Amino acid sequence: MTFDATDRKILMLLQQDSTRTTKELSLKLNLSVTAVYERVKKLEREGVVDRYVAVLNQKKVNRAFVVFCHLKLTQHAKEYLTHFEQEVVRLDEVIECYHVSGDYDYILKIFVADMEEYREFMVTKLTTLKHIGSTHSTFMISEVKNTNVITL
Amino acid sequence: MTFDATDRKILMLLQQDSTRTTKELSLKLNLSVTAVYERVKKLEREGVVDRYVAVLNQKKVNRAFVVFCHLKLTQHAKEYLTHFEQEVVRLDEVIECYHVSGDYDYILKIFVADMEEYREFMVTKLTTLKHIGSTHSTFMISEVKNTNVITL
DNA sequence: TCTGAAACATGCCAGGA
DNA sequence: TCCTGGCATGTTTCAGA
Repeated sequence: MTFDATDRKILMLLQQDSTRTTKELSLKLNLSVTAVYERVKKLEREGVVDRYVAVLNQKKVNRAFVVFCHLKLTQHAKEYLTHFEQEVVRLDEVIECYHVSGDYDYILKIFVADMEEYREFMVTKLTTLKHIGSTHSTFMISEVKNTNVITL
Repeated sequence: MTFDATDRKILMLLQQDSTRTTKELSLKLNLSVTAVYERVKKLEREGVVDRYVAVLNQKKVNRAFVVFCHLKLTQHAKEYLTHFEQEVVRLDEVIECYHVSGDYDYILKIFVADMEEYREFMVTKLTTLKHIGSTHSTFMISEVKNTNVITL
């Protein structure tokens, strides 16, 4: 799929702030409201824009303790992978989970309130899953960059 | 900061889909439009809702090759850290960067088109930064879970 | 794919319980 | 904190180029 300069600008602007109105975009782009409207609808229809979401402030909702958990399974039969994946998606604390190459099988990004809550999560939720070989937790010290915008 | 059940529901619904109108929310919550409107505005004013954004489909914009890069600096003097952090935020391919505990100093999440583009990124951008000790790249095989919603 | 206009829905504010 | 009502604004559709 290919985009012209106008589409790229629209996508940049909406990735930064999706509350911008069609009118606002039309002014920035020197186009009519309808022209912008139809481009945006097209991008939505084609699935280039997947969804619009509200991003919460992690501190304000008390989930600023971020942990990266590298995890290995005991075996790699397909049923083991599938079972683990089915279970892990159901854990609310797990914001992201990727099957990856290398020494570990999965990388998880976990949001909790503090170390105590993380301990609780590990003991009562994560390590109760079947076929978990080993885990290695890496704690976030500070967030250097965390954006949702993909520059086109 | 503490939230009642209504606030939590509003935050859940807007995290999933921020195009929901106040009217739509009011129906789901059995409240008047204005009551919902004022709660949402309060959550925005207090900074609980940080921002509203468009989420793009990585495949459709040709950035579905995801790499986690674990990175160590040669030294840990404050000026070295600061310099690295200032530079890394300017790299468009780096979507997230965290200063972390453990064997490595930083974990980066990188979006590119393919391996070739990743190689190009490493050679011409990342490893040209000063004070980089070592890097270790982990490639995403599949995305098991990737959500923005924080369950309250 | 664009412009301009008209119809419709929602956002947003006032006044009050 | 909630409600009802109303005006301003933006969204959406349509005709025409």
